[in-house]
Order: sequence, then structure tokens, then C-alpha cells
Amino acid sequence: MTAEPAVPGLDPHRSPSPGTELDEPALRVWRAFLQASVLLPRRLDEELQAAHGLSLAEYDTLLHIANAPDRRVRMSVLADRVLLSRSGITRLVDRLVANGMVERWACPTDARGAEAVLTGSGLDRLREAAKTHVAGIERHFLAPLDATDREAIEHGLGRVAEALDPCSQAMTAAPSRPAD
Amino acid sequence: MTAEPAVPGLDPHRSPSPGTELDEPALRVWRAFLQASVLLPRRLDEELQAAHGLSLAEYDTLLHIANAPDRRVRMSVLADRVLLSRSGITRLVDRLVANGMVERWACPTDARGAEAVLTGSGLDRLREAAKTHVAGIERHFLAPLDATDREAIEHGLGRVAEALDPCSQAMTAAPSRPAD
DNA sequence: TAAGATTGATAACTCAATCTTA
DNA sequence: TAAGATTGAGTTATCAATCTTA
Repeated sequence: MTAEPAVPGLDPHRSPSPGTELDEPALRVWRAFLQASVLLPRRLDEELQAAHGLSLAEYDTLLHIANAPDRRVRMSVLADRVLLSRSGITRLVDRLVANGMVERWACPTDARGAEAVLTGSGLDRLREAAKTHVAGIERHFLAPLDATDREAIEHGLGRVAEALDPCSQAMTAAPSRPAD
Repeated sequence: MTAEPAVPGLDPHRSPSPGTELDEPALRVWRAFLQASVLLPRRLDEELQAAHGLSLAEYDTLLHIANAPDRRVRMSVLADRVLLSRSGITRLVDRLVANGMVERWACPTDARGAEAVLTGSGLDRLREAAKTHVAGIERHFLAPLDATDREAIEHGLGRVAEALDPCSQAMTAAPSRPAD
């Protein structure tokens, strides 16, 4: 008991080597973000899985294909959007193909390329799953946030994400409009 | 081109079955959060790995042990803190033990239990890694956020996380004080 | 009988190497 | 020679089953 003063250089209450640690408020923001960033996707994944047998990544992939012109996307574009590696998206699409939600087509303009194309069944699955998923986002993410929180999170985390990967921002900023 | 109007029921511009989709602002907050929640931990993990051969989860585990009284923690407590399953923490601690950063001791008060104990070498590794990690958090997470953003993120995402897992909040709210 | 921790089997990702076409 | 996509090997997580002690 009376807890050892904790590790110098790590515990916010002591400051042995300045610059090596976060002050208390900074630590609290960081931990709040870290916790939410683990717990929230995990919960949404569980709900999606339980209700529709889809993982969050699979859902997200279907959604990106569905929102693309003609409901077809190049594999590499898809990988960028879903924040997965090339091989990762190959395997994920393999699963969707095996379950009849997606078909793989050769790219007409570049014979090296492949396109993932949503099937009717895939669209149906997606539409069903969307109800669950949207409800989950509203309940677990949006509900606890007031207008100020939402504004700040969009702004702040938007900048954070943009700095980490400038490419992936097209989608976030201007959803499904060709030019903006 | 001129992008098909996208999938009904999924695209914010059309509203075929109300309640099935998020409005545009909500969608933007959500996507900002989702992107940051993938990209930021990934980047911090890469930096830690490159500079010190530690994953983010390993770092976090070492930190929790280090900040515990006596630098020792029960495995199950550790699992809760690091948001890992029981078997997950067993395997992670296995790696830390194999690398000499942690030792496994029998729990004195409950012979079923085990405690993870930080070694001197583990503490050294942690201290070194902390420099990199704190710098990364400041640079990639805190720097793009102004005071308002931080406040909102701490409050808002704090509530989000708390609703998803009431237990895991003890740490976030009151770091390393026995009673609060 | 239940709780703490570990082990076996499995899933989903990564990197590096490969194959095909530009 | 390089770019798009896939395959092979390895890593790290999970769940379910097991072992030990309360």
C-alpha cells in the first residue's frame, strides 16, 4: 500500500528528466483517446459480427465498394481506403468473394489490375448490416458527445489523421463527390 | 465518371430508409475518429518498434507494471488495464520474460495467481522507450490539437470509453493513486 | 464449483518474394 | 524496370478447453 511513488520518468507526479513525460492533462486526453480507439471499434465489430456475421473491416470494405462509381473499385484503391496492406485487402476480398458478396473482375484499362465488384447479395447484406452499424455508432459514439465535442473531434482528429496520412483524407473531406 | 449517386441507404445524399444512415456532419466526425484511431496507434507502434524493438502493446504493458506499487501486478489486472484477453496478456508477458524485461512470480496471497514483475533491465528499456513514445504523442497527437480540442476529446471520448467499459476507467481518471 | 492462468487451435493481419503486364 | 496483385511465412491476437488452487 501507500503505493511506491511510481517510476521516475514515467509517473506524472515526479519530473526527473524533463521532456520525457506528459503532464497530467495531456496524459488524460491521450488515455481517453486510446481507450476509445480500442473499445469502440471492438464493440461495433462485435455487434456487426453477432447480427450479420461481418467484421468491421469487411463492412467497411463493402461500403467503400458500394459507394464507388459503378460499385466497383481497384484493389489498390480499396486497400488505401480501408487502411489495409495490399495483401491484407487481397485476403479480405477473398473472403467476401467466397461468401458471394463480391466478384473479382479484370480491370478493362489495365490488365495487371483487378477490380472488386459488389454483387446484389453483397448489397443486400450491406444494407441490412448498415442498420446495425449506424445504430451502434449513434449509440456508442455520437450519443455521449455534445455539439462542441463533435466539432472539436472532427477538427482535431481530422488534423491528426491528415498529418499521418494525407492521402486517406479525400474520402473523409468530400464523400463521394468527384470534384470538390 | 460523374459518379453514380452511390448506394441508396448508405450515401448521405439520398434518404431511402430514414434512420439507416448518418447525416453528413455525423459521418465526418465518425470518419475522423476512425481514421485517427487506426493511423495514430499504428504510427506510434512503428516508431517504438524501429527505435526500441517494442510494440505499443508491450510498451503499455511495461508502463502499467512500472506504475504499479512495487512494480508488480497480477496478470488479470494487467489484462484489464491493457485491454487484452487473459490469454493475450499471458503471451505478451511470455515475450517480455523471454527478453528479460519481466519476471513471473507466484502470488503470495493466492497460489492460483501470478504476478508480472518488472526487472531492472525492463525499467531501463521502458525509460529509453518513453522518450520516443512521449515525443511521438506530442508530435502526432497533441500538436495538432488546440486547448478546446483537447478538452472535448478528454471529456467526450472519456464518456464514450466509460460507457463501453466502466471498469477500465479507474486508471484514466486517477493515475497510480490507491484511493481517490 | 468457480476463479486465475495457461495451452491448443484458429483467424486476420504483416512483410518479403513472386508473377504478370505497362 | 517498375507497378498491380497475389502467395508464403511469420506474428499476434482470439476463443474454448484444461490445469491448479480457493
